[in-house]
Amino acid sequence: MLQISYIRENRDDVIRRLKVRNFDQLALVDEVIRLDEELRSTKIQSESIAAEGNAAAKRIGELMRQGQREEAEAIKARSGEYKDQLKVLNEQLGRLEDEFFEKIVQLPNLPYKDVPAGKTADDNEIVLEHGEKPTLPDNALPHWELAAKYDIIDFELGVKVSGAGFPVYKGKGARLQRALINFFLDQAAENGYREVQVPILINGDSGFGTGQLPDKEGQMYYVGADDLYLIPTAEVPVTNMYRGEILKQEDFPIKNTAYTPCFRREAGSYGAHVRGLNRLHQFDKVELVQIVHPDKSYEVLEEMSTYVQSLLQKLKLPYRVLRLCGGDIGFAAAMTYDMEVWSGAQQRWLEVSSVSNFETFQSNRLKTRFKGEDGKMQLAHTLNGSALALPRIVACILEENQTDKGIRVPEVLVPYTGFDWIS
RNA sequence: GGAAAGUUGGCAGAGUGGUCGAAUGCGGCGGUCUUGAAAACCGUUGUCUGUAACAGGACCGGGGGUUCGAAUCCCUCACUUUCCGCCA
Repeated sequence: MLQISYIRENRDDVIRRLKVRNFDQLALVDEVIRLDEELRSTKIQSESIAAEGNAAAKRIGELMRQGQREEAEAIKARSGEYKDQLKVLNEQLGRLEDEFFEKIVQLPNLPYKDVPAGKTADDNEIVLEHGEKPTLPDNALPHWELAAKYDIIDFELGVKVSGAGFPVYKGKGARLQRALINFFLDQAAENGYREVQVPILINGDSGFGTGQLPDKEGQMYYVGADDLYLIPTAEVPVTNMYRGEILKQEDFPIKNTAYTPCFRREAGSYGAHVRGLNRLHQFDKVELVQIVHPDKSYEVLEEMSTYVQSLLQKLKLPYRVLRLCGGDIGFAAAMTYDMEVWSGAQQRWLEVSSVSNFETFQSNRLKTRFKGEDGKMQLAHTLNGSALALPRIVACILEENQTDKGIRVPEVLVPYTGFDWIS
């Protein structure tokens, strides 16, 4: 959520930057500003009446104590008016607040200055490409066929148990998953992240705090009986640990990492590109979350990007880094890097990580603050990134490392898998 | 699932209708003392909103009600804890 004080004082900048993300809704911004003004003037009215009412009540108390009942009764008789007036005003105020809130949550975050303009994923800026795309033999198989060939991932079995998009990993497939999770967690720990295990069902307040609610409600699985949501990413529970917290500057940077399964309904995203592991309803991911001083957040974003790349390098996967354009960037993010890994058999790039700086967009909802140098409360900056999402990594590992003899396990994983070939 | 008790400031914990934004303790910050530190002592210490600055307003789990006036009374919801049952 954007800060109203900023919108109020920087209307033109807000409009200009929203345009960078193709959010060309001048009317909405002006509506927010108008509602804010109306809200505040109504509030002033309401408060001045409340002040009179409070003073009268106080006076009655004093008179009663002095035993001057008659005078007290006289004031009491008049006090009823305040109540009636206040009731009317406060009802109006409540409506205005609802309306204001409903509008302001529709505004996405303002893109950072480095975010390129653009409409679609095609306009994303390629920051760098790393590694050679291997030339696979003509008979190279896509990962879903390799999965079947070596009997390590069973999509049909998952359909029986749950439905499409819930694969069953078997034998070395399951072991490979576990190896990757442990590898990612160990790497994160080495880089100063504290490992946490968090709930994978979250309440509505948490969903709101990180920006999934109210707008992306349909993306999450909802457990109605208990009014909880299955997490679409560990970002939600991990970041929400700091909801309402007042932090100390010395605490920064706060670095947490968590492995969790992630659940996404992916309603309406069926098509040619969702085969195999490309898009699932349930998948595993190791997530990084940092809460930092506002002055440091872009430095930290670069650091996180570099760290994620180091994982891909260790796995020897060819990848590229994109700086998402305004049109492709997420609702809550100010700037995002996507890391994509080359799928040799599918001849396409697969997104395996997304690293974002949310600046104060989340912390304003979360009320995650700290006392600054000047002693004033400030909103912290939040960042997060996948490090990494497993399925597409598995897909690329299988595809890139296929040989006649089987699939060679990347060297760094061998200590974790306990085997170096899947055959 | 059944029963009971709770939810107050960073924490602990008083407060049952008016002077309570809230005692007290701990913690934090500043100071005295000290070569330095600890202890002791003194002072200070919530958030949001609002103003040029004062003033003013809101907040004692959420929402609603009673009242001139609510942390305090009533209703309702949520959550927490304990006991019983069940159970990885």
